[in-house]
Amino acid sequence: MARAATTADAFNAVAEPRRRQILDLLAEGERSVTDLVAAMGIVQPLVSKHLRVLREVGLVDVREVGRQRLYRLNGEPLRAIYDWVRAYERTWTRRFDLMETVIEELKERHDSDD
Amino acid sequence: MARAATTADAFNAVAEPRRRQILDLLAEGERSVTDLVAAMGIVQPLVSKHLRVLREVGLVDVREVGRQRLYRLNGEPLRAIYDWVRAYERTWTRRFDLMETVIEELKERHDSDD
DNA sequence: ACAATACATACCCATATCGGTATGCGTCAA
DNA sequence: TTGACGCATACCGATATGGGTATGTATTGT
Repeated sequence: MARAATTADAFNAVAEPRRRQILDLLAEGERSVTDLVAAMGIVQPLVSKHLRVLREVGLVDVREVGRQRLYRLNGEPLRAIYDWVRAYERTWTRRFDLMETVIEELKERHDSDD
Repeated sequence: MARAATTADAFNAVAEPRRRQILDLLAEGERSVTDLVAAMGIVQPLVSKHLRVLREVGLVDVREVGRQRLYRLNGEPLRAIYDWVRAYERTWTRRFDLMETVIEELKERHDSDD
């Protein structure tokens, strides 16, 4: 077995910087593949492949217009990530760090006796 | 080149379910490796490897006590993820979906004429 | 009908992943 | 001192990734 498939969930899909870039671009509005290719610095097949991953986890929707494919953002799957990280919010506040430090010092003062 | 290294940033580190599980366990407090091994269903070397990744992106800190390594959570690197996803918050609200739909309908009504 | 355009897909390559087993090393206990 | 324990690291294997090039397919324009 290798790493979990990137198509598995939003966490994996979003771990790739290029895919985050695509989502950021799409956040401004619907765009065609060629549009995205122009905006990013990579070749079209690569963009298409990243779009496929995003499609498979439901982060983007497609609409066919003539020979164009217009991609649109669907942020809903990001909610899972948001909910998970949000639980850690208190963790990176200054207050939390200080509290931890104090606890730590108390613990060490308790364990050792010089 | 293959996929971006998992040690590259918090996004990659957290894409792995097992590593999220470790963080969740550590959120309850400091734990030794053996402790984590017992709590998760995998062998010790695997836990150690995941811990290494988490260490390298700064998501955990270690403390040596005798022959034990006590790991502690450091949520700070999660902040980057939080900030990124949070920008999309409006995206998965009901209101945003409705708004998009309306815009979409207006656009189609404007383009075609049946 | 034919060429051009817009994408998706098929391959190929190099790499790094996760899982597991074997091993090394420092610390503690007898 | 010797053995057990706690953990990290070295390997190995299978797999899937991201990058790229070549190619196929549908739609549009001439």
